[in-house]
Amino acid sequence: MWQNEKMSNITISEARVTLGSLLRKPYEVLQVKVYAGLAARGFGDIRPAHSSVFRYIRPEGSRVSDLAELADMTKQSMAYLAGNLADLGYVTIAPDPTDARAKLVILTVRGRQVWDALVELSFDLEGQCAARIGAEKMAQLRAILGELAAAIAD
Amino acid sequence: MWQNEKMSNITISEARVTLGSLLRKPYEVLQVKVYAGLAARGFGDIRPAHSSVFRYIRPEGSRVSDLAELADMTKQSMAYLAGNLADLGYVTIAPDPTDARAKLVILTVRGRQVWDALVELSFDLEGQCAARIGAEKMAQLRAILGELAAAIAD
DNA sequence: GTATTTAGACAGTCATTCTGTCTAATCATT
DNA sequence: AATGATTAGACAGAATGACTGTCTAAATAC
Repeated sequence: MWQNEKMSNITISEARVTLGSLLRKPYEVLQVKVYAGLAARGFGDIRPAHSSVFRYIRPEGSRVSDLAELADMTKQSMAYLAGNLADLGYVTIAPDPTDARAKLVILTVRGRQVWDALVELSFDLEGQCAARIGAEKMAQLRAILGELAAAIAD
Repeated sequence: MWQNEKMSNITISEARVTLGSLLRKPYEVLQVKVYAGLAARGFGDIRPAHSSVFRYIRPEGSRVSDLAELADMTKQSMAYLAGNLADLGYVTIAPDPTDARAKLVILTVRGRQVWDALVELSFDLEGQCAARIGAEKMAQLRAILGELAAAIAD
């Protein structure tokens, strides 16, 4: 027993590829390509974890607490990432003039270059995908994914 | 300067939501729901990292090396996960009769229950999504994501 | 003006990956 | 059959990225 036999309603070999896998695989490929592109542009010290900062940071600077909330992580974890990026020269951490408790995380010129590169890489990669599967399907994909995100966020 | 001003061709506020984000958001929601469902069924000690094992393990058992290759990680990392699952009682690690160097990771009955729960949770969650966005769109989404994965995997 | 909340720092922990090195077993080639 | 190369996995150590808990100082609410 055990080999390919039905242990429950579905055998392992019959298992259908999950929606999660279908979402995960292209996402992971894109992520690898984005960070490879960043490295190729001289930003090899930017790691995926830093994307939580670049994804949500505002042009005038953002507070650690706000970034943490947007990224759905603790303030401590976000402070670690921001401090890390500050050590690497991509952001500066300055006191918030409107609240003496708070500190603003602000992109340096080099940080802004990373931000621009991220936008460009994402745009180019999506273009490459669209070129292969067709612009119409890409538009459909975007539309459906948007609906899915809205539908699933209870 | 700096506030909402054009520092490059695109300002931060103009940035379009990336394809990566569109893929990531529903994936993360699904993942949270799957692991919450697993916890609700009494498997609260299964963590997302363990999915690399459950995703690729074969019914007759799989070698650490094979799992590592499928999951695209080092043998050491996979051995850590397998050892972890063995400690938790979800797999046993037995010598491979066909190769004295190798060891087989084999699901226990309880491990198989987790596997079944993962299949069921994925199925149910997809059904819930389909109920909200429509079965036709879900079918389109599956089809396009499959094409995308094939197109992007250089 | 006191009490509560908020922002962040500091310390410690844990999980998940990695590299590097090692042994033992297998495979390939002479 | 002996040798050399490869493969499977173990062990040790480290880095990363997240957590909890506790603390101070500042801001806000009553």
